[in-house]
Amino acid sequence: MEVYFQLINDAASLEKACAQLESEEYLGFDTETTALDPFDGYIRLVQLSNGKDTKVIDLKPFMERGDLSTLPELKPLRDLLSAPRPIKIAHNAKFDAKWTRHHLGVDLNGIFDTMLASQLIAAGDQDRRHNLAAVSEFFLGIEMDKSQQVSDWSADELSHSQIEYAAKDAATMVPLREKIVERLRQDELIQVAKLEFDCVMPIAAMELNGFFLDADRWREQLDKVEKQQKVIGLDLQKMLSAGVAQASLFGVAEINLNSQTQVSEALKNLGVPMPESTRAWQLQPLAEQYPVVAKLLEYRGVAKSLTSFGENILEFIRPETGRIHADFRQIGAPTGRFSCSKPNVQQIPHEVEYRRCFRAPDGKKLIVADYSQVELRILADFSEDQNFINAFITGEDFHTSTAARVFNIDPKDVSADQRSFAKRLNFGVVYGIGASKFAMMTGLTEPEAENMMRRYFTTYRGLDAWLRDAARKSVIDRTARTASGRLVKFRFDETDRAAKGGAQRNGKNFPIQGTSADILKRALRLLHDKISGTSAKLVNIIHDEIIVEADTAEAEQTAKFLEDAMCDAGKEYIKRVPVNVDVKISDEWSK
DNA sequence: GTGAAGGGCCAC
DNA sequence: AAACGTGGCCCTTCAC
Repeated sequence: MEVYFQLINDAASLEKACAQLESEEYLGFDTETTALDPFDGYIRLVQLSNGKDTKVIDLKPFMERGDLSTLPELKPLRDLLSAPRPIKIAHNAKFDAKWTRHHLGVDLNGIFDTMLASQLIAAGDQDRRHNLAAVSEFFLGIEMDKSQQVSDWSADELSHSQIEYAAKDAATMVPLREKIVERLRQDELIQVAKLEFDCVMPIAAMELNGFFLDADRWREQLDKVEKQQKVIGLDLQKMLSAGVAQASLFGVAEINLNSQTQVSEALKNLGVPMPESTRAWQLQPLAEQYPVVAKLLEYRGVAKSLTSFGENILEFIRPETGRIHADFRQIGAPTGRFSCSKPNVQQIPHEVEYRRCFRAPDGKKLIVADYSQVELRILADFSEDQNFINAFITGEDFHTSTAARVFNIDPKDVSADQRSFAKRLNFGVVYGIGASKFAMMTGLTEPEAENMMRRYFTTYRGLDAWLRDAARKSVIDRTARTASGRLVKFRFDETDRAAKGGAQRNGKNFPIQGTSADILKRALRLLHDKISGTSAKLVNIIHDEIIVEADTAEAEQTAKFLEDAMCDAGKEYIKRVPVNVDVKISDEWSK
């Protein structure tokens, strides 16, 4: 593909180029940077293209004149990028949005993200790749040469081939969008695509903001756990080698306590009737009779804390900010849920000792808000089950209310045990639980479990009907959708009963979990707009929870913004059931 | 040495 | 045989 491009490196031609481009409806947009993280480098090139004509803007000469976020000569570019029109088409726009915000000081607005669109169209097909080369190949049949992607963008003089490569990427965006939009329309994904695109900027901002972790507190906590581990590990070692020693020629056997194989072997030698796996829930029943098993479980607990949540996480604190800047994948799961890594701040243990290490810096507060039982409310809304809906409308404790109906007693007579059964049932149905699993979980016999589930579904007939229909659709149409229209396609062999069962459970779970993700994403956009220009910063999200940091003086106001954003987003998708958000202003991340 | 696979376990 | 959904991280084991 031949590309016409123009290299721009002075103020006059930049102004002219921007004036020319601002009347376009769509612009391909890309940046070339000297590093992967905005804290580690600078933007060398900004490319903007209408498909025929591509401007490659070299920022190096501008950098020598001052701060790019205030430099008057760059105002036309900043205005173009922050304006809602033209639409900027980018592949993985979060990347460019972070650099733009950090170095040019403006939000990127009017985003069309070809990577997110490609993920939506793939509808859960995990085999599909979504890098630019793969997406261009899939939608345009064009093979892209990405060999220059990692070239040296800090050189004084960029080579012709470097500039041409940069121009090509931006130019490709325009025809790529056209093909993708066609597919989005066909698959009725326009609404969810807009939802996703609008969420890019809030996430870019969140990653730049980072989440403050009090390193000293964290180390104190680790010290405690390390001491525990030493004692427990020594005890466990002794208890286990008692069995091995008899079988060992040397009398002393060092067992790797982290090896399932070695630990299993040792336990067998001690005469413990070993289940198929050494998973906690399988070992739990043996713990009472065999102290060594109890000790193993205790050891596993502390070991997990130290490896997954130990010293490693401190290495993610950036010296520039003193904060953790994790990597969020916006469509981390087919359901639309986020995933998070480096580090995964969505899986910090719930215990106060861990959570309290994530705190507001001095002079600030954390505002922590989560949806109350949002998945069950979504299920109630979808199923239109009046009993289910009423339980939420009356505002009484939901699990108690379920227990009262299932056991046919007065709510005030519900025992703790009965409430616990109801709770596990309420959560189980969201995942498409079966009677055998429910029996195993609760310790009921299978007929008892079946009986209880029958009573549950007799109480909530509409719910039963909806779940059956969802399972039916998943094997007839082989698709499912969320409230925003997010799509998943199920691929399975008709003869593969396990896969078919999997699709049926997914057919029930996907719309619920996925709609919850839709709501959160909508809330993030509403929040981003409300808090813009205030001290409030989005710092973490955990599926149904949003954490914002703000100046103490603005905490109350921020709490209101956050609650409103979350409730309003919920009401857009849930019509028949009230949406409830718990908000807390706090010095620490603990509920 | 590196990487994949499997087991295990943390979050919602 | 599998048996309730979505992820990421750490460990061991094993193949190259």
